[in-house]
Parts: sequence; C-alpha cells; structure tokens
Amino acid sequence: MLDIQYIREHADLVKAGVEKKKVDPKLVDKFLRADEMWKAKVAAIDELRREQNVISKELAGGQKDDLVSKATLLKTRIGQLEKEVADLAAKRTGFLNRLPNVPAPDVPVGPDESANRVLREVGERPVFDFPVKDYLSIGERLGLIDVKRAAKVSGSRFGYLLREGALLEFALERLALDTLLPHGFVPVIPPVMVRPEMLEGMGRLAADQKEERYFLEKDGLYLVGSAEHSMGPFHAGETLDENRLPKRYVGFSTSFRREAGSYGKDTKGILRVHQFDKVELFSFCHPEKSEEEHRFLLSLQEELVAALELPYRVVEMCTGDMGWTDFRQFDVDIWFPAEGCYRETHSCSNTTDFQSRGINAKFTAGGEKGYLHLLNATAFSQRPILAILENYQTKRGTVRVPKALQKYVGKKEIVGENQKSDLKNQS
RNA sequence: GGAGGGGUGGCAGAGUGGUCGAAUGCGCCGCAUUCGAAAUGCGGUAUGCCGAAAGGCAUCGUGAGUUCGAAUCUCACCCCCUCCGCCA
Repeated sequence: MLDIQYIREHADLVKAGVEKKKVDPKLVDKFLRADEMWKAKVAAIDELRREQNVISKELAGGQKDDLVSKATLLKTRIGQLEKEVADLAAKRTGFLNRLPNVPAPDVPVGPDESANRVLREVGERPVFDFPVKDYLSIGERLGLIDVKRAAKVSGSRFGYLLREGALLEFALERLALDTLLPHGFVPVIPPVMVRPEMLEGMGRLAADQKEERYFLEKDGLYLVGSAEHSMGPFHAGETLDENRLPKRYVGFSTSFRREAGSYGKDTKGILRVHQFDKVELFSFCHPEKSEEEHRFLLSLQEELVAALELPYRVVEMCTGDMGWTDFRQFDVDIWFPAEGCYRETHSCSNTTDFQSRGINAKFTAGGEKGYLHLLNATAFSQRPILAILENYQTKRGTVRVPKALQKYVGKKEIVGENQKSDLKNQS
C-alpha cells in the first residue's frame, strides 16, 4: 500500500502516477476526502474519550451518582461515533487499496505493451532449413508434453511434463541454483499456502488480482501465485539491521494461477497454465540501494538465459503494462521461432516500499527506522523449456540439449520414444 | 481427529475490575567510575494515530459483550505448545 502521509503531501504526484497506470486519479481525491472525515471524527471521539477517562478517574475515589449518569451519556455518544469511525476507516482503506504503486518518473508512459521500451536484443536467432515446428507438436511427438491426458485428469490449462521434459525442468532449477548460490542467495522452499492478510499486505489481493488467486475456503488460505507471495512475508513484522542487507533468497515453489480473464489467450499448449513450477529471486534491501539491486537481479536473469544460448530481449515495461505493486519492471522475453515472436519468460520488479509497508518489514540504521524495499525476479519458470524445444529442434525431429543443461539432463539430444524406433527402421 | 495448556513490551516473566502502558530481570542506549575494558552505580528505553507544540487517544492474540471504568469478567474466533491417534 502507499504511504498515507505521502499521499496527503503529494496528492498531485500520486494522481499523476496512478493515472499513468490506468487507475482513475479521482480515487486519490476520494481517498483524501475520506481521510479528512476520518481524521475529524477520530479527533472528536478522542476528545469524548478524554472526558470519559477524567470522570472514570474521579469515580475511582468514590461513587457519585451525577458523575455516573454523565459518564453513561458519554458512553452512548462514543458508541455511536465509534460506528461512524469504523465505517469511515473502512471507506478510507477501501480507496487506499485501489491505489497501485506509483511508477518511477522515467518509466515509459503508455496504455499497453505497445509502449514498452525494448532495451536490448541479445543472441542470434536460429536459422532453420526445414519447416519449423511449434513446441507443442515437438513435445507431443517426443513424448515430453501431454495436454490431452491432463485435460482428462484436471481440465484445461494443465499439462503433464514427461521424460526429458520433466528432466529439463529439474535441469533448469539446478542451473539456477548453481548460478545463484555463489552470489549469496539463500535457497528456500517456502509454503505454497498463505494467510489472507499476508497476501493482502503483499498487494496481491488488490482489486485487479483477487480473482486470480485460488482460495481454500475451509482453511481460509490462499494458494500462492508465485514463491514471491510467501517469501516476502518471511520477514513480515520484522526489523532487519541495515548492516545485514541486502537479504537475498532464491526460492522454489509451484505457482497457482486461475488465469481469470485470460480466456482465449494462449489456450493451446502449456504456455499459460493454472499450475507451474518456478525458481524465484527475492531481495530485501535498503531504499537507497533498490534501483541498483534491481539492475543486479536483471543481470542475473540475463546471465541465466544467456547460459542457455537462447536469443532474448530485455524490455522495460510501460506504466500501463507493469504490475500493480511495481515502481519499475523489466521483462526478459525469449525468442520462439515457430511463433516468430518473443514471449515473456522472466519478470523483474522493484516494488519499493509498497509491499514492505503492507507486511510491516522494516530496517534499522543507527536508531532510525524505515521500510525496506522489496524486489522479486524470475530465475526460471517452465516456459524456457518450451523455448528450448523450439530453438533447439533439428531437421530429424529431435531436440538438442543446451550445453549448460547437458550435465543435468544426462544427454546431448532428446530423441524421443517414437523417434527412436523410427530411426531404427530407417537404418 | 481426541485431550490438555497457553497467547502481556526486543526477550523472559508478574499482574484477576480503578492510581496499570503495565512490576521485576535480561538486553539495548547514555552518563559516572577506568589509562582502557569488564564489573558496578545512576538515568533512559514499546507501537500506532491526531497535533506546530504542549498534550491527547488507542493498543496486553482478534472481534463482540458486561461496566461509569477491562490486561483482568462473559462469549465467539484465530494462533502457538504438549500428549494421543493418523500420516510422507
């Protein structure tokens, strides 16, 4: 959530900021009005309570009927006001929760992905002298992906990863860990179910995201949409010493997403599914260091993708396309030759103090306290597997394994069960 | 799932209707002592909100209730711990 004091003092900046994110700036005025009313009502109730406290103290000495009747009267009035204050407070936080983080001043402004700024394109796109197949037909043919049985068992937007498909996932995870641990990231396997107040604090139950989450009614718990959702709250309510910052974690977890509102988008295959595994980076750092930390996380992402020798580009998201909680966001998109376009495989966000305020995660520097800056970034999800299938496909219908993954997968080429017998017949 | 115990300040832990935002100890900060340190002594040390300040209000797991007045009494809920059962 945003800093209330900051909204009061910089209403114009906040209005401009949220408008860039396609949120009605009038909400800021509505918030401020509710805030003023709340403040006035609280002041009134505080005064009545003060009177009541004075009387109570006098009565502690001895019983006096006239004082008791006066206090009874006060009690009734306070009761009425308390209800009004509660209503105003709810209204006030209601508006506050509809305000996203304000983007950095130099973030490109625009309504959608068309305004995103491509920072660089890296790597050579593969050239094929045969008709290029998409990852799904390759995966199905080699027995690596099964969406038909997944539909039978679980419904749409699920998939089975099989054989080298499954091995590739573990390989990516191992590559991520082996690359990141030397940088001091603490490996962590976090819970995938979290309390509502934690998700709320992380800004992940905001207006536009609530429908995206799975909720376990009986237990009052949400399934995480990313390891971010349970790694951030790890330090909820804590105050970290400045000297021990930044605190960096690399977490592995399954991510659950309802994909509400994406009907008809990427329905084929397993690019967009309800459940996938992901290795995620999370960093808690000093406010003055967060932009630097953000670039650092991005550099690690590039290192990981480059290790796979896949062509990619780095995009700075525009205000209309970036996340609710983000001050600045980069995406790394990998080239998918069959589609002839880049697809998002990584995202890297600096949420500044927007999330830390919600989960009350602070730092202390000499007696001074302040809110930490929280950053999250993808190391590897399942999507790069699909990119590998497309980019490393061969004329013979096999898929070569990227050099960096060969030691984890245990082979240099994925031949597939069917393909193997075909080859046998040919020879 | 069954039985029991418990949630109080950074930590430990007292407090069963009023002068309790809360004893005491530890920790932490400052000062004294010291060449310096340890030890010791003295003082200070929760958070949020409103306020320019003085100050005020709120907070003893959460919410509701009783009362002029609740950490303390009543009810509901949440969480933690121990034992039994089940289980990878």
